[in-house]
Amino acid sequence: MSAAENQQLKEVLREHELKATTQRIALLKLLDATNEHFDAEEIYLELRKKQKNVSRATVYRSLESLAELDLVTRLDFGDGRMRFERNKDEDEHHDHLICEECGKVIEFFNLEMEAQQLSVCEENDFTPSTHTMHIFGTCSDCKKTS
Amino acid sequence: MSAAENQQLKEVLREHELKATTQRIALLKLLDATNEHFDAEEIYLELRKKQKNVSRATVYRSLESLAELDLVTRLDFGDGRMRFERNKDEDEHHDHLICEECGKVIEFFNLEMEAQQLSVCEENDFTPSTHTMHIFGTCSDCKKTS
DNA sequence: TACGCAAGTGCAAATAAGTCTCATTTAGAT
DNA sequence: ATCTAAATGAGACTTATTTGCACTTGCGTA
Ligand SMILES: [Mn+2]
Ligand SMILES: [Mn+2]
Ligand SMILES: [Zn+2]
Ligand SMILES: [Zn+2]
Repeated sequence: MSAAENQQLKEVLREHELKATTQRIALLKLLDATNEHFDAEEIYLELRKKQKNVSRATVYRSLESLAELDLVTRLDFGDGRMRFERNKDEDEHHDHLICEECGKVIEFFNLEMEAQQLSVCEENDFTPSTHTMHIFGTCSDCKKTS
Repeated sequence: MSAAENQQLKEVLREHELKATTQRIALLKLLDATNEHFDAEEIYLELRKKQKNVSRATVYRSLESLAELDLVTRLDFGDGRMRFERNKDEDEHHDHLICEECGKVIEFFNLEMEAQQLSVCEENDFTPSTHTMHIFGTCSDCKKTS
């Protein structure tokens, strides 16, 4: 299974004209396997834990390449470091609710909101490429606690 | 007029229990007078230009205090530095379109979008405090050019 | 399968935004 | 005019990310 998965990831990389290095494969595998929104340092430490040879520089460089090719998405939750999530091609674009107390991230998709975005862009003769829709606040768990 | 304006800004600061220092007054005056979305360094340089005595540390510290009191809003356009705009109390909350080519910022407010945000929060039993709704893309001017 | 070399990597030094320490100044109360 | 807590300036420090460069390694080719 790991062999097959590796092979599949190699192909993904090659399709996008990136050399299928062990580091990139390990990184993609990690992001594929999680629902977290990791930052670069967390990714670096996770890969290290698994006896992988990687440097921070390579983590940053790989994430940049992968983001350019839309294989991962770069997220900015406003806390001073970028986070990353894999773009699993099956699923759609989504936005985020972020709990300011515990850091939990809830994903959502709201068609009406997306439609309104397009209409705002039209009104302003603006051609959108991406957007950021992050709602910060307190999640249900943290509400109970406080 | 500058005297009257100074006096008014002093009162604003005192109402919020902040000492009305020359630095804070100058900073507020600067933000009041512009529609730009300046970052800390730009604010620092602008104040310096006007022969004001300010340090970067004070700019950062003042912006922090003012943001806490909702006199200014801190904006993160995802380019690695925070930007700030004055909360002119007359006007409402607004969101932003950001041109990735020329940096132009267009402000907008869409009631339906705001309503959808609340409904998403309700669905997830999430209590919102703030949000980020930034649409990146190409403005009409830059479309013509390219 | 062996070879060649551009692409990729590791390390450490360099940036860059923002924060902090501490000695000095100042707003505003008395 | 005096006093003191709050604010400031200068520069050292922190943290996330980038970069230069010598050293690998993937992978197309012979
Ligand atoms: Mn997500
Ligand atoms: Mn604005
Ligand atoms: Zn929470
Ligand atoms: Zn533009």
